[in-house]
Amino acid sequence: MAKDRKIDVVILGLLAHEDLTGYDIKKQIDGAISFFWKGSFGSIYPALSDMEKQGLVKRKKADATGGRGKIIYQITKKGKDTLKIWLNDEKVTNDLKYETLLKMYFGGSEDRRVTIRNIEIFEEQVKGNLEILKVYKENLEKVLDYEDHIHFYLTVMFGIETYEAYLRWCKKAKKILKER
Amino acid sequence: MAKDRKIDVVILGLLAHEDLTGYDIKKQIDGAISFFWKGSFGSIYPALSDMEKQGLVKRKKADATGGRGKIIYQITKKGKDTLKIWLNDEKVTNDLKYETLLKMYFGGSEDRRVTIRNIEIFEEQVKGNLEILKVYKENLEKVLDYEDHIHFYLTVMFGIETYEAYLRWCKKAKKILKER
DNA sequence: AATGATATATATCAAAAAGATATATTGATG
DNA sequence: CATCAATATATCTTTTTGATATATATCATT
Repeated sequence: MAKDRKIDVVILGLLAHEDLTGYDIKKQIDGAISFFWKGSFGSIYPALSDMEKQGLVKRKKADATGGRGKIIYQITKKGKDTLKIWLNDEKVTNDLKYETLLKMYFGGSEDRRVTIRNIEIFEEQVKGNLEILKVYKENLEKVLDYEDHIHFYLTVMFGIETYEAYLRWCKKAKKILKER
Repeated sequence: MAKDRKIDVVILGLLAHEDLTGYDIKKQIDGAISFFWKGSFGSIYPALSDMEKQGLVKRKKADATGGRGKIIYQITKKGKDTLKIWLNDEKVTNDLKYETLLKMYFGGSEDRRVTIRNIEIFEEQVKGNLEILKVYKENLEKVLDYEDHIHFYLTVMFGIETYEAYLRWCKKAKKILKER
């Protein structure tokens, strides 16, 4: 059984779909799920070693290609069971830390231009992410029967909905700050 | 100078407004800023001790009232300077970890009712938070000249905008999942 | 063929933060 | 006056981050 380590279920969830190296796992975290999750190498590699000992994952024969001594991991039966328990558990924690908002709450910079600039930086990041999500959405909708992709589609829709809300807020906030 | 510890600027930002105990700081984090920030006692108390040594905060004479040996902290000149540097710095990190979305991405439960139930739990939490924010908003708007409260008003608007987006998503997601 | 830049890949460490628990006091309620 | 909830500090373990070290593979350019 996995401990209270969130990275474990992230790894198991990704491995349930395909075999991956630690590096691959990091790429996936920084990719399609980056707008609602994050994780570092410093948590991934120790978790993989530990989960191997626990029998939640196992090593596949290494390929000849790729970088230094590639280790491809595979989920085990025990790992699948652990993942299933977590998926069926109602308990979740949704954490967020928005430094942009924290600075805003503390009154922003004394120089209002700096405060507005910070909103603009946030706005640009959001716009960039939103474009990527819209491409995902279009591709998913091209597949007429997206039954297989429905859960991915729903997370993409979540991202689009929230990012559009952020952009509306940026516009309003800039307007209010500039009017004064 | 504060290290790379984010809790430091949270504490300094709160103390810049009023003198507080460690417990008060925790209450504030769990209150008005909880929808975009979080922090635990395990980070607050050690940070306060350390920041006192660094001269960023200092102890006020303890009151007779309150719980066990109350320690009221006050921000120092050095603390205010540190806060100002952070507020003027463009660099920010905006992190989030949505376990609700993570479960969704991994296909949710095999039992679709559990998946829908998880969305409903999320929806209820959001609705509760949204109500609180709307009360904040109304009170802020009653003050005709909210110049003094403009930054707080903007964070409240951010919360309302995003929570309404979440609720729209919950509605859509439930509809899509129920149709299949 | 050599060079150098970039991507792939694992590993580890210190610092930061979360989450849990222990301890003790005050104030309200029945 | 007993007891329960809220107030309050402190500390410990576990988890995570963020940074750095190491090494190979791949690709474009010279």
